[in-house]
Amino acid sequence: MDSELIKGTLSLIILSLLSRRPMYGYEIVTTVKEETDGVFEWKAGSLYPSLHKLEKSGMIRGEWEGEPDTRQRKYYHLTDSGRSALDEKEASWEQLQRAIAQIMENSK
Amino acid sequence: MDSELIKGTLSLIILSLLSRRPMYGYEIVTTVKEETDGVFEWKAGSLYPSLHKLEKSGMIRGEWEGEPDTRQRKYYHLTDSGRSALDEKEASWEQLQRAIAQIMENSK
DNA sequence: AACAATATATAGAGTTTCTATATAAAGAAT
DNA sequence: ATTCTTTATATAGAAACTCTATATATTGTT
Repeated sequence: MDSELIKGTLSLIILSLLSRRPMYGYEIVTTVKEETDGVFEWKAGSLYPSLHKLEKSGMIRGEWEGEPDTRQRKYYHLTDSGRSALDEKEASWEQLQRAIAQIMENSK
Repeated sequence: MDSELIKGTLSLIILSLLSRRPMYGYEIVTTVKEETDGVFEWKAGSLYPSLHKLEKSGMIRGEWEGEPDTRQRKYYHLTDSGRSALDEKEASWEQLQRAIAQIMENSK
């Protein structure tokens, strides 16, 4: 997969996943790989910094969860602000697709 | 427009435009802005380095052209190697769109 | 007991794109 | 004629995003 084109889609996908339910980092990586048939195969070193950045900007909130004496995982929750950001990013993604489709259509 | 999402699409679009006919840099900027209704509004400082990079990698070839005593412009031509790269980038773009559509669909 | 998989984290590097700046030619306006 | 705007190319430096490499610790499997 052309890695250039992938840039910028990470946060869109993270927010989309967290709109389903809170998830922890490792779960996000495996879910994305599975649902995209391996098109996205994020490494931990790509995901965690991105999660921290989204948390800093207030779009998601991480909380250590898990019953006592079981493994603790940091679950990320989508905030109201994150919900709005997701809506905007989805609209931008639509716009971007249309713009590129237009160029490619005119090149035929 | 969410500038994060734009990243990686520049070379795809440049190659697509040059598959129509040779064009010079300034012409590329104005054409893209017009055909995308302003979604892409590239600055010269973004385009020219990208053109130089594509030329270095052999995908395009720049040549100063223009009748004597008229303004000289550097026209970029798509090479055979650039034609192949364009085909691959278009395929990657399709794949990327499908992957993201799948995630967003599963989030509904 | 050893190994593989799960789980999170950060430092540093590499790429891509942006802002700012510079230069110069051509056309329009006064 | 001179000034201003548009056209046209170029580079330096900064900013942003993602990757590789590395570290640590827990849990499950053989």
